[in-house]
Amino acid sequence: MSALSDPAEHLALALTQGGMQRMTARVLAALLFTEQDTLTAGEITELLVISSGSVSTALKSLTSVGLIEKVPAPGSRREHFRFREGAWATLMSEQNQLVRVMREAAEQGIAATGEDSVAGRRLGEMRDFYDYLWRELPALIDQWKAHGSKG
Amino acid sequence: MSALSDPAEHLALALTQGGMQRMTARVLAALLFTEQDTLTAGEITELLVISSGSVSTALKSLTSVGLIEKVPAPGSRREHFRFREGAWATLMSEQNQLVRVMREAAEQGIAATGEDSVAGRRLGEMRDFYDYLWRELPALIDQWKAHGSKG
DNA sequence: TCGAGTATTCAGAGATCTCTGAAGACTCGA
DNA sequence: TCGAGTCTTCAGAGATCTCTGAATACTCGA
Repeated sequence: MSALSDPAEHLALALTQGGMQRMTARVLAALLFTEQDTLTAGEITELLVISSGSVSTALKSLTSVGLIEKVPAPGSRREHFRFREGAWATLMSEQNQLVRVMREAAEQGIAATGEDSVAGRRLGEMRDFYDYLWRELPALIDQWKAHGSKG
Repeated sequence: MSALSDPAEHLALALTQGGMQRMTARVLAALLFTEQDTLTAGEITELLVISSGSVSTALKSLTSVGLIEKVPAPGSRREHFRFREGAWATLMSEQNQLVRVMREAAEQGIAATGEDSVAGRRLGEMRDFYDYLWRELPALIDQWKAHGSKG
């Protein structure tokens, strides 16, 4: 048992494009593509042929953003991890933080240039757009959560 | 005339977090914060204190994704550029390509694992989610475009 | 066609990021 | 308390990315 399948590596690559660390993305892909319910750090290390340090870092980061979770492992000293239910919505919400940052950057710019300057008007358009997204995107995600898993 | 203001640099940093090259982001910020209608490559070079090569590359890339545009410059041999109307919606659409990539990666995974395997079910959830976004996000942007600039 | 002004390209220096692997910390049963 | 098994940390090697600046190409009026 070793090496991720091609589709798994491909998925990892896609996650990478979204800004995720490469090894972190591969760890997530491993947890997605395994036929087991959970994987341990040791299993992942072996599967991906990467250092234990990388696995540790990746698991820590994925856990902290809520994409995976530790599973109580009766009768095992090793920690078991699994992909978390509803994680995709979580990932999306994470990325929406960028929308907030953009809106705030616009706000800050307007404060500096004044609402009625040339730049102020450009930044006003920006602020309005990100403000709109900031209000509408959470609603979109909630709607998804509401109707279960079928769109 | 030199150096971007702090709010402008801050905005550039935000763009960077969204995956934009640093110098490209600074060029875009310069075009956003200027009180002039347009800027030339030379002006930007001077303003940001960066090489002409960087400016050229940045302008090329920003133009190609539709965030800025060349403006016909009567009586000037230099090229004039300005931030493009509706550019934010364009930027958002660009980023939505990632949603498509994610959906396709899921699809590919399901094709490999089979719909009814453990992994297949996880990937099914993923596919459904990104499929949902892929259908809904363009609608959201269109709605924004429809009601002008006030949300 | 010429030449001044402007824009583009790209090799390579430098900055940055990522991963490894070994040292050390932690955990838990005995 | 001890020690085997497991996990975490982090300095530094190596890989990657970014920017510069000089050479080159382009453009346009005369």
